[in-house]
Amino acid sequence: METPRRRPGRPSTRGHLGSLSAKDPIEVLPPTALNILGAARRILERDGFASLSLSAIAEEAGEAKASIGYHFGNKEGLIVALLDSLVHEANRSLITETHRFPMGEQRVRSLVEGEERIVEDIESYRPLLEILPHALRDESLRERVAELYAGYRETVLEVLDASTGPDRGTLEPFAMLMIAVVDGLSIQHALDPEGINVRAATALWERMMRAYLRDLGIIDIA
Amino acid sequence: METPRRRPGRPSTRGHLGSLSAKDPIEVLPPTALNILGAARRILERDGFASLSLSAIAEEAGEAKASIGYHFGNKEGLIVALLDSLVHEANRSLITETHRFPMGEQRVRSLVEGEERIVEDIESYRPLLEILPHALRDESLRERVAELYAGYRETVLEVLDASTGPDRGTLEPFAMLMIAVVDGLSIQHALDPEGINVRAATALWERMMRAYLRDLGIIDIA
DNA sequence: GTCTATATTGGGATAGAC
DNA sequence: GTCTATCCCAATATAGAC
Repeated sequence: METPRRRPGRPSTRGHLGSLSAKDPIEVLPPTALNILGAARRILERDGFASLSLSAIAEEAGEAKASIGYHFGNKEGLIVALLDSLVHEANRSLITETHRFPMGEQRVRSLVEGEERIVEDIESYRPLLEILPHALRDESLRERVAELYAGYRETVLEVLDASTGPDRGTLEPFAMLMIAVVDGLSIQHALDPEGINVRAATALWERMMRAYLRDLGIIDIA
Repeated sequence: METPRRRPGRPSTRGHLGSLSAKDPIEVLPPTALNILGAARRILERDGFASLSLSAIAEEAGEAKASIGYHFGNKEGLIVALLDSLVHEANRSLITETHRFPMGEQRVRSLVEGEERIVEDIESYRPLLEILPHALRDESLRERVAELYAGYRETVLEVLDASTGPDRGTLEPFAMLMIAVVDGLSIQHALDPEGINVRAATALWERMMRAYLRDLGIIDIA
């Protein structure tokens, strides 16, 4: 526990991935490590964090258990790499999605649509929710997830064209709310997929959100 | 695993705890069981779900490990009882808090204040967050947490005096948002307690919320 | 009802052959 | 780099004395 082997190791080459982080620290791994990481990810999605044992990962990957230790040092090393890959992909997908349209109404629209999609697709939210309690107890993991959320908020600001400029200060709390609504509604939807109408809630949020942005003069009066 | 002992057992005497559930299914337990449950709860808050082992609980409670099996059948039985106690207390505290004031502006105010307090007090949110992923994978636990959230939304509706009446349908999505904002902001606050200004976000939410309720004529124009 | 003691399983880590 | 085999430990469950 004190001195993990850490032969190839993960030198933790993350930058502040605010908008477009250049190098993804995942794809440069050797094939076996990638295979193991993919297997771990599938198990996390399918069976949860508690089922993420080295034996289960090795079986899912079709690799030897000892190979995990070789490539990632120990289990914590594997989890860090797994979280990094989740974080990287989550941020990248949000950015590419919202940047498909030019600045303005269309981007706002795609932001809301992305929000609705995430809330209704429980599976996309599950891996992060699984790892969240564990991440809150580990300083290094917590920072990584915190950076992910900072990236989310940054993307919201970019969509609103407030990444730089005087509106940034007033819109930062708005970005926090925007993300909070996604998380909170995802939880309620996951708890009771049939019983509650999340669509009505996201529609109401869009209405409240547009009223606020209109007051500020951020978006045109539709 | 197939046939747990389940001698005293938990006959699962829950009702739909919408507003005021009459009997709390916790206090009727024998002293040793209560002691074990309290110890389990402390461990969950302090060390997380992963540390919730029978050995740790027995030590924390000063009881024998085997007594847990006797009173709760097996670990799942203990977790169900623990979750029930958490659910019961969470709902009761929200209700008593919001009902300290007469209907109207003061209750809305106490609702918002309660919201702020929960978001800023990470510890109060942690037990539920710890158990949530596990609950989503277990039908019986999931239903219990879903009932808790339904109770939360019901209380919001009561505060707005819309529990019965024509406004209920339109305000149900609002109640969902109200709860979602608490959960979502709690997560962001827990991830980065120093770096982000949750107070500004809750203040913005109050502003947006009041504007919406004013539009509907639910609250007076302040 | 509560205890001690133990059976049994599964987890993480690693030595050492190839 | 990858494998097999093994070590050590912690966890749950339960038998049986009191």
